[in-house]
Parts: sequence; structure tokens; C-alpha cells
Amino acid sequence: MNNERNSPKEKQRATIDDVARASGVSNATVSRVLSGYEFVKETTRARVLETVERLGYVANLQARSLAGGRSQIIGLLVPNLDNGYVGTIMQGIDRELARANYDVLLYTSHRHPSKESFYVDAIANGLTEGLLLIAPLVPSTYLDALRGQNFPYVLIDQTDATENSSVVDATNYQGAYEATRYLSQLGHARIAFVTGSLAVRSAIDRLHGYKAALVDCDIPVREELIVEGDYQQETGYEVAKSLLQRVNPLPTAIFASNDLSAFGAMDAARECGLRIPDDISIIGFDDIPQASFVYPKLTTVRQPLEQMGQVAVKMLLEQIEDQSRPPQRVALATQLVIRDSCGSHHLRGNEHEKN
Amino acid sequence: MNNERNSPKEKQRATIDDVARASGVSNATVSRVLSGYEFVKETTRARVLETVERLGYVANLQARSLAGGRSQIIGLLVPNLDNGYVGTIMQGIDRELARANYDVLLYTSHRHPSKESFYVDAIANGLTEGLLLIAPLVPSTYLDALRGQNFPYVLIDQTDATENSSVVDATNYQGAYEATRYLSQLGHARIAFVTGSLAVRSAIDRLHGYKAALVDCDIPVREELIVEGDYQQETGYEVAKSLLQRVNPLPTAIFASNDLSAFGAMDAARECGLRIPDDISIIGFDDIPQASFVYPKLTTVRQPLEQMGQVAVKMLLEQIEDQSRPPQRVALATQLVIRDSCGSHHLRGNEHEKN
DNA sequence: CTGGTTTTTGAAAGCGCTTACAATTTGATG
DNA sequence: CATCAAATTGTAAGCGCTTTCAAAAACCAG
Repeated sequence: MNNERNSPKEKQRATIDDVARASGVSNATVSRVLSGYEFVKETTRARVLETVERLGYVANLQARSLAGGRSQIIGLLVPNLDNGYVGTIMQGIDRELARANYDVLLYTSHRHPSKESFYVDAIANGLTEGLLLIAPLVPSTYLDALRGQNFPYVLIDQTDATENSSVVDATNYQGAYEATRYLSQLGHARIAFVTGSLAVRSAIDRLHGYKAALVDCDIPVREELIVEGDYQQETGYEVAKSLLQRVNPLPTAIFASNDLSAFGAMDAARECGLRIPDDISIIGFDDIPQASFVYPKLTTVRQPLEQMGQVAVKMLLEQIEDQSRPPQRVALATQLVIRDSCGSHHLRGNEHEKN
Repeated sequence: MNNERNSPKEKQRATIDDVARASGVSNATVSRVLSGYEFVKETTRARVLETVERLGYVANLQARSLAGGRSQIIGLLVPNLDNGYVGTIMQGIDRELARANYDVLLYTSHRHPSKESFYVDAIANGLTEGLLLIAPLVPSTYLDALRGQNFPYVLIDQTDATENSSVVDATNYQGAYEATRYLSQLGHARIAFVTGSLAVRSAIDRLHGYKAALVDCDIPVREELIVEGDYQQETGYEVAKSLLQRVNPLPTAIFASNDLSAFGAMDAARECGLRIPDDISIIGFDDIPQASFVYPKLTTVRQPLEQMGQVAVKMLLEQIEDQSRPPQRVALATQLVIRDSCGSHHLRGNEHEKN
């Protein structure tokens, strides 16, 4: 039974036919065994599996998916990778995907800044079965295209108020509301706010939450205390700095729309000689890993980032399974995480909370 | 010419045959046009391209790579994603890959903690043309397997002292040497050192560089000033804290093996009531994005992370092009980046450098 | 045993593309 | 205009797998 006619150089990888031959069945049977088809005799199944093991056979993905099977790959479009935000979401995505035995084809949204639609086309046309978009800055024409092809996708922390898309995000409005009320309860009345990029939905929601809470707490909304950032640390630093130099009297608290901005604000405050939280309280949003490692530890509104990733994957897989499933929107609850960066405004000095 | 027999539900995607038919040539010709084959008549090429455009045709990757073409995909194995380190390298990888029109299949190394070899098998067998491994913790059996298959791969910031592998890293020894000497020149003689995981090559090299510099500066190497970390911020915090509580007299400087550890050390120092850099200097390694945004801005040894990613990609692509190309090792130069976290030990007080 | 079911398998037709190899055109030369 | 080489295009054989469809085996009641 000598089927070895490999080239001398490199040993050929075993194909399904090799396995079939070696276990004395047809390739169809091997295929059935491998895809968990029900009606295969137990002994045959065992024999095939043994051969697979022995030959170290691994199915060729391209062939499999070409032939109509699944590629077991989903696409993931991310805006960047240099801070923990996206990474944390990806952690959740990865975990859930591993469970379902899927792999990830990674796309960075800045790659083809010009011909974006072509890009998405390529994604949807490639071997991915579905697409996950994290905080996409993509124009909605993108999504229209995907929807047009009935291609499964889920938005995570989405930008657009796109209808008809499945999306997972957090309760941005409520989170911001609570954070603001928390500051108010600590006695703060001059609460500055650093927004995110206002092109982005979450940023707007957080801003609304902030304002609503002020109103409910009988604190006037003062526009000069609201400055526009873009979720970047550096920008957070800059706008906070200029805010602190410009406004008089100083705010006693700064609410930054995300942790990165909050870090920037912390630096700005310190550079202005303000102690945190003694002279000024700072609160963030997201609770990225670094939040608990800056000094002082940042009080922030936690977004369940990992969980968001997981939920998104589940939704996507369901959609892949049943393409007719209507779009779903899920907003996961945020949670105020009290650490050390906020102090009471009544008890100024050093009696701020620690935990 | 009615070839439309699509199911009513979803519009079928155009295939190469559709394009061929629509432009009155054979699919072989279309294929030639698309793969840039030389001997195609200009007018034909134009006609085909026009049709491609019109039909919005995008080649099916699976089919293409099955048929022996390239998949234009490489695998990327990363240890984690929640700090900027890996992300920054990926930025470089992505940029270079985009240039060559490749995509990335992302693998996280923690996914199949048990059957790792199977995992790598699957990678090498899948549709990737090559593999990039960032700071892999993989046992060398992994690599043996890859090498056995003559599968192209490049290690970035590698763990093992594996021979016969292409690897890209930075001049860890020299970087650590310089940083230490810098501290010495500032007048420090009690310089503590927080290592990385000593299972990792870079950590060992940095430790060696530190020690060598001490020797060259006539400073005795004192083991009690060397504590073992693992490149994590939290661990950096813990070991630095216990160091500061244990050692007397206190070190006047801490050299942490990476920025994350340095951030941890900064927190620990502050909690011990030490001012940075007035009471204690802290220096890191890596220069991840956050380094310039912590307070005070971290003086550190810059690793050209993006560039490392780019170089690795170039090497990998070369290897894919010419599989017989022998492994290459490249160490990119590190560079001391002086910011605000180190002060002179002679001029204590507030005359530390700023830039 | 026999006829009818139910299980289990195999044969063969693609999936969409690349790539020899062969056929056809075109062009240049004598 | 015939001839030969070069340029251009078409034909057809897979790549490795899934999946009908139908045949072969196995099983059961009568």
C-alpha cells in the first residue's frame, strides 16, 4: 500500500483523499466524519479518526469553504490598536469566537482611506462569514452595501445612528448621567465636561447624560465648562489645560468622556498645580485596564468591554446561522467604579475617599 | 444574452466566468488580466477591466488560493492586546502589509493553551502564506514544526534563543546599558532594577546590559536592588513597592525593564511618599504611547516598535517569495528618550531636567 | 428466506480560480 | 503571397473539499 509519491524536497501535506485511501473508505465518508455527520457507522468513524490522527491531517480551509462549507472565519474591522480599548473588546471577541472555533481576519479601517467601499466589498466577498465593526467611522454607505448583500455584521460601540443594523453598545447616556450625579452628590457644582468626537454617537449620548444629570441636580449647564475632545489622551490634555487656564473660578471636577481623555485631564490638572482629588476631581468613562493603574486610580464609568465583544460575537453567529434574523440592538449596562480620583467638595483637604 | 438565473432572494456574486462572458473572452484571459500577466492585448485588457468595474467583480480568495494562487494572507500570533505594546508593533505590520496588499489572520496565543502544536499546525496549514509571531511564549517545538514544513515565519521580539529562525528585535542589551549609564551620569549609584519575565530573552538581555553598565561605571551590582517582575504594570507596582519598603537606604533610581513596569513603579514610589523625579528617578523601556502621557513624562529607552513590525513584514515577504532564503536576524537600535522622570542625584530638589 | 426499510457508503458533479498546453492571430520577412 | 516566429487567446485539467443522488449493506417483520 505504497501511495507515497511525494517530491523529494518537501513532504506533501495529507489531503482528504490520502486519509480516505489510508482508511479504506471514500473521501465522502471522511468528509462526513469530519463534519460530524450523523449517519456514519461507529467503527468507520473511529477508523477514519484514527487515520486522521496518524497522518496529522488538517482540512484545507480554502477548499472547504470553496466547496460550500464554512470558512470559520469572521472579519473584524478596528479603528486602531494602540490603546487598551479596542484590545479589551477584542479579548471578549476572541474568547467567544474560540469557543465556536472561529478565526479572525483583522482589518484596520485606515488602510484604504480612499476607496473604502471597495475595501468593505472585498471583506464581504472574501472568505469571512460575517463582519464585526468596532467603533467604526465608516460612512453608512458601507453598511448599506453589506445589508444589500445580506451579509451578516454587527456594530460594536457604533458611530452612526444607523437603523437596521445589529449593534452592541453600552448605556452611555445613563452612565454619564450617573457619573455626573455622583459628582454632584460629592458636592461639586462646577463640573467641566470633556466630550468625545461629536461625530460619534456615544460621545453625544454621554454629553446628553451629563447635561440631563446637571439639570436634574439643579445645576445650570454652563457651556464654557464643556470642551470638545476626541477620545484621545493628548487632546484631552490640551483641552483640559486650556479650560483650566481660561475658566475662573476653576471647575472642581472634570468629567472626561473616556479614560484616555481623563488621563490627559489629570496631567493637565497636575501641571496647573492642582492636586487630584484634593483640588479637583476627575472621572472617566470606559474603565480600560490602565484606569486602575494610573495615580490616583481613576474613578470611572465601566463599560463591559469584554462582554460587549462576547455579545457581539453571539449575535453575529446567530445571524450567520439564520440570515433572515432581524437586526438586534443591545445596550449593556455601565457601572460606576469608584476609585481614588474623585473627592468630596464639602470636605476639601484630604478626606477624599479611597477604596 | 440572458444569463440571469439567480434565485430571487439574493443576487449572486459575479464570478470570473461572468466577467469572461460579459467581455467576450475566456476566463483564462480574465484571470491573466487580473493577475497582471504581461501578454494580453491592450484593448482586451481594457475591455476586461471595464467589465470588472461594471460588474463590481471581486475575485474569490478561496478559489484563487486553492487553485495555487496566493491567498495574500499572513498569520499573526500575538500574546495579548490590552496594552499599546503589541498594538504599536501591529501598526507597523499593518502598514507594510497594506503596501503589499496582504491581510492578517489574527491568532491569540492563549486560545488553545493545551493543544498548542495542533494550533500552529492549523495555522501553517490554513490559508496563510507565512506567520509572524510577536513575543511568542511558544515552546520551540512549535518552531521546529514550522521549520520542518519549511513554512515562512519571523519572530518579533522573540522569546527563545532559537537558532535558525528569522527574528527582529531591538538592541536590548545596549539599550539597558545606556539607560543605566545615563542614570549613573546623573549621579545615581543606588539604581534598582525591575526585570521582565526572566523566561524571556529580552528580559535577560536587559538585565545583562544593566549589570554591565554598573560594572563599567564602577558601581557594585547589589542583588537586593534587583527584583523580578514580568513586564506587567501590576507586578511592577508590587515588586517596586516591596523593594522600597525593604531596602534601606532607598535606591535613588529605579530602572524598570519596560514602560508598564515603570508605571507600576511610579505608583509605588508615589505611594511611599516619594516625588518623581525629585526623590527618585524612574526610567522605563519600550516607549509605548502612554509613556509620554503619564505624569511626569517617562524617560525611557525607545524600541522602534512600528519599525520592528515593518521590518519583520519585509523579511517575511522575502521569505515567502524565496523559500530557500536563509534565516536572518535583525536588531534595531534602541534610543534613549529623555523626558521628565529622571533627575540628577547631585542637584537634588527641583533642578531636574525637563525637555 | 423474502421483500421492504433504514443505514451506511461511494460516485461524481461542482465551488471559482490558475495554469500548462495548444490553437489561433498577427506581424515581419523573403 | 508564403513562411516562420511572436503575440494573444482558448481549452481543459485540476486545487481539496462538500454534497446530492443512488447504490450497497444491514436489519426486520412476516
